[in-house]
Amino acid sequence: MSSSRRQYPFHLIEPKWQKTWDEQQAFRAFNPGEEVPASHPFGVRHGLSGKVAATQLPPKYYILDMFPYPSGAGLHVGHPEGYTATDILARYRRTCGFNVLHPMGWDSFGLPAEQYAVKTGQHPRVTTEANIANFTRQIKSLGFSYDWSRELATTDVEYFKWTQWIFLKLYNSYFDPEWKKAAPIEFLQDALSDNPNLKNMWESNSYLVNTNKLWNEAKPEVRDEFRSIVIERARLAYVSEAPVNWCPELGTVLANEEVIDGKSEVGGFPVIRKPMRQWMLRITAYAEKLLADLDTIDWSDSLKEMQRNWIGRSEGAEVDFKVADSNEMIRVFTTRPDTLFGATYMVLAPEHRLVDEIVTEEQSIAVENYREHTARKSDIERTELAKEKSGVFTGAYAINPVNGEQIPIWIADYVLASYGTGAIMAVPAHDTRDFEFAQKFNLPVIQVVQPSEAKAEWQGFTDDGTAVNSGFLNGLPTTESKCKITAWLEEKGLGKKTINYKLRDWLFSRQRYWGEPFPIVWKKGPSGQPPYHEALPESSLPLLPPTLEDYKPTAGGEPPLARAKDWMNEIPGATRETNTMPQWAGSCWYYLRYTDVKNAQSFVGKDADNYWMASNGKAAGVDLYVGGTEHAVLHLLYARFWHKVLFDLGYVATPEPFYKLVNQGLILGEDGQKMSKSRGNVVNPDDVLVDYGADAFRLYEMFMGPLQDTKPWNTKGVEGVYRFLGRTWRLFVDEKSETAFEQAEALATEAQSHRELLDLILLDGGITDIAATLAQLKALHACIKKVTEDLDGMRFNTAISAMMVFINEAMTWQNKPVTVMKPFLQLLAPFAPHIAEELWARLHGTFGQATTSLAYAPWPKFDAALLVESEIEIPVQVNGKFRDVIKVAVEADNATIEAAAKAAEKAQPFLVGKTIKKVIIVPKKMVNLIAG
RNA sequence: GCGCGCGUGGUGGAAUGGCAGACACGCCAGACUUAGGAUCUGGUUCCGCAAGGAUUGGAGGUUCAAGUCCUCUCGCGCGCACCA
Repeated sequence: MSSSRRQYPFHLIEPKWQKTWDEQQAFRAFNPGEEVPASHPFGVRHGLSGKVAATQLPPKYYILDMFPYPSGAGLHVGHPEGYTATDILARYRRTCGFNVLHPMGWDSFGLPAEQYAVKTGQHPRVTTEANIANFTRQIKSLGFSYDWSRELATTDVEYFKWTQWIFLKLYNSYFDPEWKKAAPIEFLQDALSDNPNLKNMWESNSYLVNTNKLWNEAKPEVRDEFRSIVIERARLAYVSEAPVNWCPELGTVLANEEVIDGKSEVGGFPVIRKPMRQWMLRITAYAEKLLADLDTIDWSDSLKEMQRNWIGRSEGAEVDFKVADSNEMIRVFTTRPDTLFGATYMVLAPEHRLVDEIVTEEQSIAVENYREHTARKSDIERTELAKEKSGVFTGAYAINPVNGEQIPIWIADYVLASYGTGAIMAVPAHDTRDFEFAQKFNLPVIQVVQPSEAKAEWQGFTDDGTAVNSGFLNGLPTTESKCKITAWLEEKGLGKKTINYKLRDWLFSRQRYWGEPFPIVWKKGPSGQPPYHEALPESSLPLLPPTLEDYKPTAGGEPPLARAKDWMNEIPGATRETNTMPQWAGSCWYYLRYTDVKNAQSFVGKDADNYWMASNGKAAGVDLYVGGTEHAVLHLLYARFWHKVLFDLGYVATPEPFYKLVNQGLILGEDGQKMSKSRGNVVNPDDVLVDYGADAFRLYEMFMGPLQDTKPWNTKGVEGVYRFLGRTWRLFVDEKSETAFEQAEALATEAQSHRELLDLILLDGGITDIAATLAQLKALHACIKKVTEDLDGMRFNTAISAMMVFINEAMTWQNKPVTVMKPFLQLLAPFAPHIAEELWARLHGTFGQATTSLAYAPWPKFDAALLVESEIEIPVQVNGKFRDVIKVAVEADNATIEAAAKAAEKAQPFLVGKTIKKVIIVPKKMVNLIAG
């Protein structure tokens, strides 16, 4: 392809306009309080110059891409899909008069750069900077209208300083159960002190008042311990010793969300459970809000569903079972308290703390073996063996509180320690898992629910029905019997209604070098006491990672930061935390920083936040966020969580960060397979750009199909839109001058400027300022209407098709009125901005008007009156089948239409010998003659 | 297994319940041409010379009218997966 003649000189046009935009800072977005230069096209459009207040600025539109991890491999064609869509909309909104914020940056902490450092010793920062430079070059070559003055990288010191600052806010906050929001930990500390001095702030809060009461009642010698336990259990960032997902291959722990089928999401390496001291974030405190607020935002149903599933709310009851011949109680969680009469045994998770207490002498060896066996099993093995149930009897019995019957207590790994209470009552008749287990171990099965269809099998019936064999519940439908039994349990003090979530707290520390260090130190406790952690003051930020020679974990399995002894022990009497934050930390709030990227006093200024993020009509936060589905539960849940904490603490103005979110679909290789290096089907944008240019590339990415769909790449398809741009070009320029240009270019010296060469190309003589014909105006206005509506609905493919229709028609015109051709360029501009700017400049050059900036020229409006036809075609059906088309005046009444339809030539053969019984007329749409 | 989404020409895809297949790729024919892998013109769902008939994964249903709405079914994709 590169050997054949170019359709038009995109290789000169594209760099020319990219340079012009850069020099003009054409896409600078202005914050309230900023100076707008009088010459800036945004200022010209809105009549603004000098320092502008928020009230003077036009309405904002914040349109955001998920920022990329700058990998060594560079951009692939999947990245620019979303970026092109957002760029088109950003450019469109600018012409509509919005103050558009459209930024780009880098999610630049991350494992690959660190792994490269381990191998080569090159500092990750060096690798990262080189990759960013390459990504920047590639992205800029596509002509996106980003405001590069707001570029940020999560690895910038000035950025991660504030990531660390937000961590301190999390550390120094707790979730107040009464206020139902995060609050400064000072309130809790105050309530846990002898002389509270913030009491007026919390005396109406029953949780804090109660905490204070407990403090006053506690014996003085236990007060210190009491205080630290209460506070550590409340902080939003806390330390846990629980078993974690340890990935030996990656040398780090992973969050639950990063583990898929027992393997690491990155690399697919085995993950094992291992108890370790880790930092956690209390995202579970926000489970309810994260769930409820999904209803307030405009995301796809499937994405919301994924978040709902991940949060996994389930309503049920906790029930206490007394252990026979013991004072112990076992608490279970069940969503089906109505089946309590059918509980024939009980199962504890192998890790349950009561196992040791209740196990009998005879069973102790079997139980111990089983526990060891499960502990050794990796998560993969646990999943793979899921089909076959296993377990061991403890020898102990529990008493069913409703009927006093003794039921055996088992342990089995199908009960998870980390969900609910880590114990269940087993109702094999109406739970698939319990049923399998009961079959295998010959445990009794008692029916307590009758399916509504009499013939249905009750064994293994898990739906709602009617209670049977259930004493005072008999005859009640499931919903009612749930209520009745729950009330009964509450009355007797044996249980209560409970809501459980699958969502677990977020494991927030990693044993890595290339991440944000925690602003935390550890201090020795008083003799005999364990070490305790302490936050560094905000004034100590940023906390930089130390310089290392070797980036591997230590031989003793300590994180790489532990190699820097001086750094670790820099503060007298304290040791630094050597874990770092996960990559998700930086991406949790970058969208906020974009709004005020240079602010040195605050992570984001109030004015900037109020202007860019505050509600704009219904919309709150980012107006449009586009990115891949791979972030459906990780980034998007974490970012919502941080945002809500910052909102609760009063640092941001909105409760949700992203009002509207769209997932772009995957682009597959030409073979219809997922693009991958190993398949050799990866398409590199650089190559496409050399052959067809950025405008064709952008156009093709959008023309392939709906943005949200998965679709295969097809280079032939690029040629199609490329030809369309060629036709557009030829419609505007003089052919002879183009030939002259080509000859001159072939002989051109290096010194000859591209601009000079391009100036050889002249505007086509057919473009004149004569009045447009009605047909020409119709073609234009139909195109304006379609493109405008499709842009509003993000239907880029059909918008492009409408422009193709226009060009195909315009090619038949002898005279091309400038009043028609100019607005067309405005429609084309968001999609193919370089060629549109070039032709726009030529039009203005020839017709002697001052060149206004295309990027800010007001979007053309369509005139509906022009689209009204005086005569319309109406399809005629006979008995529902299409037979002919009639032409009638648009204002024709039904009688006229009916007469014309009955006379329609091609309908006659189907009407012969029949009487017309009924005529259905849908005005302006169709006629249906019912004959028989 | 559960949840969500999708099935339309050789291909990517268009169609507020109202002429299925816009637009583009590919293919076929023609024009210009020393040449065409440039450009332009015409054709292109299938069967049929035609009139006409069939046709939106399959089977039913609602409706004057169904790709579109409902039920069942098959196939594909995505997500979750022992969460009690």
